[in-house]
Amino acid sequence: MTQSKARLQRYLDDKLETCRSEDVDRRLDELSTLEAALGTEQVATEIEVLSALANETRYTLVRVLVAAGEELCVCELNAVVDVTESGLSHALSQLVDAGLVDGRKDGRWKKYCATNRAITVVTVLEGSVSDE
Amino acid sequence: MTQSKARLQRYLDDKLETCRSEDVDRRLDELSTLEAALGTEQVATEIEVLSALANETRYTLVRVLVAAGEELCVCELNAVVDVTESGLSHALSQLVDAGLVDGRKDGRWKKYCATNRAITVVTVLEGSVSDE
DNA sequence: CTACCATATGAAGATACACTCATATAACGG
DNA sequence: CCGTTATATGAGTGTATCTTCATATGGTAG
Repeated sequence: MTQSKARLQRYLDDKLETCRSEDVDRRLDELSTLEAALGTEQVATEIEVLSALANETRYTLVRVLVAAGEELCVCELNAVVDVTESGLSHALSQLVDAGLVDGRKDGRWKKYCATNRAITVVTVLEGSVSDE
Repeated sequence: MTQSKARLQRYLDDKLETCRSEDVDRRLDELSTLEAALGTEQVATEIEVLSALANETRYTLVRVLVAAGEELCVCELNAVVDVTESGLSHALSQLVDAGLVDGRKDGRWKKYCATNRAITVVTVLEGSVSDE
């Protein structure tokens, strides 16, 4: 920590002509402001969303639900991923926790649909990856 | 697999009035079409992007770079995350691989900036999580 | 050159995750 | 009720992931 402060000082020395100790502290302040711009809690939620999507099984489920544009039964979703029914259930409940899908019971069947959050994120991600 | 096909048949039986074996096969086809809508390779890239972001250290780096709106030196980034220099370096190279940041050497310093992909994804994610 | 500094890379240990199996709950059908 | 079916939950296990230490590379200043 002290080490890296010295390095930052040398860097600012290099960049600005003259650099005082205050300049280093000011820069450290600016950086921590950038970091704190978003609340800790919101960042935690965002990482939960990203973690839920960062897995082939779960990402496939979300993509299919978004593409379907309607709710699908668990027994239908079972056909698109390659895990046991138990694994599918675990995957879906993690997606519910992350606010990416909603579940609804219908008699003995259970149906899931993509939330707006899922639609937005998946759409943007697909767009951002395809154009390059 | 045979098990779940039988279950799907019962489900469609329930939903439609009458359900023949062809209906089940047709539904399986529709589902696999939804799944295959995006190429395997693109999905792999998308999951790589999500995995790169789904980690507190790396997500913080990206958020700071996006918020900064300019390139930052490694020695500056070192001030915003709580890992060793080595860990920081690993994190940055994973972000480069995922196309989320670009690195540029400047004398003995190395500077990184957020890519458009990073800006888009982070912005949308923040928006989608904040409004609820 | 030589010594130092900034950053990157490889390997290794600790930790977290994604599965599966076993079991629980809840809804129907007889 | 009782068996069967649909889905969920908990525990356990193999594997991946994160972080660090040790070391490499490439730049700069004497």
